[in-house]
Amino acid sequence: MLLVSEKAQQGDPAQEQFSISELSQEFDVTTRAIRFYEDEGLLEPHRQGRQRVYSSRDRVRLKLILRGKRLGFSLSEIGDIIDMYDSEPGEVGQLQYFIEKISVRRKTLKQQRNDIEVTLKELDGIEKQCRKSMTHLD
Amino acid sequence: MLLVSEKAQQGDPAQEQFSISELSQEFDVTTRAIRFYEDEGLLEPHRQGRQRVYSSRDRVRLKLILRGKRLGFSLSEIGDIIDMYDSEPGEVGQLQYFIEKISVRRKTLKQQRNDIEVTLKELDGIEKQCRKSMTHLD
DNA sequence: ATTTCCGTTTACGTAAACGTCAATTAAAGC
DNA sequence: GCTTTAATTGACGTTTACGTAAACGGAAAT
Repeated sequence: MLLVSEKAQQGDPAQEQFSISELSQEFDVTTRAIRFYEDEGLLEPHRQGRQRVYSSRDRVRLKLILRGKRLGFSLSEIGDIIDMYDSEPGEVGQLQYFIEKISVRRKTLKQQRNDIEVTLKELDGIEKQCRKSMTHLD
Repeated sequence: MLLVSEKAQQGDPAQEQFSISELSQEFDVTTRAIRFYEDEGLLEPHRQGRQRVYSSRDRVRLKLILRGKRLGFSLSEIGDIIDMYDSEPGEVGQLQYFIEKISVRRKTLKQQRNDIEVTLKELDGIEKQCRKSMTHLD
């Protein structure tokens, strides 16, 4: 169909436009999922006729979505997070509320980070036991 | 009903037996959820008649389940993880396979940790921008 | 011209992780 | 003995995050 990238190379840094299948391949996510994120209001690509055309800003948003998923957030939570990234600075009251939201998010992330540290240490212990058992049985 | 802890205090360190409601309250999770984890094979409390009695080992498992949830793992993944904790050292082949599983898990966790670090830094940046805007509008 | 790709829309299906009754049981307090 | 309270089982409902199939549109290749 050759709509977006007439001769664009893989990961061309200057590329500004992306088709849905390009993003799908680059990030290993189905087109169905990408369209679903749009339904949920997380993406709004331009249209060229009926077809979706993604800007590099859209691409960044998709990255953020996938990162959020890796951290176990729901799509609506991810929506909240992404909104933080490109919201216009409004009134002071809003900013205050906003900073509180950031603090809440930070708290969750730090809790997760702590959970990870604990788990990693436990895995170390388990692996050591494993290796011990192996030398005994060897 | 006074089945398990006739006079046990909140968080009694010597407590060895727990009722479902005690665990429910301590970890702020519904009894429905706890029973569901049992249906899924993540817990197997003893019975006193038809009622469930949880040992401190069960309680630890529940803790692990909830930690896994905070990290966004599915219950079946959590099952795999928990199995790592109290599996008997078997044959060398199994141990080898087991160590690979640990390595996979570690990889996921480190990816998550990295995602968290990046996100935390981004939040720092956003908050700074926020505070800047506030002083301007002040 | 027709087949072949993509891409789109619409719609129904599904797995996971519980929530929410309803009916029953059994122990506790009075 | 009766009532209240906690726990159990069973069944159906719900939300989230897509998968999957169907039917159609347009550009591209033969």
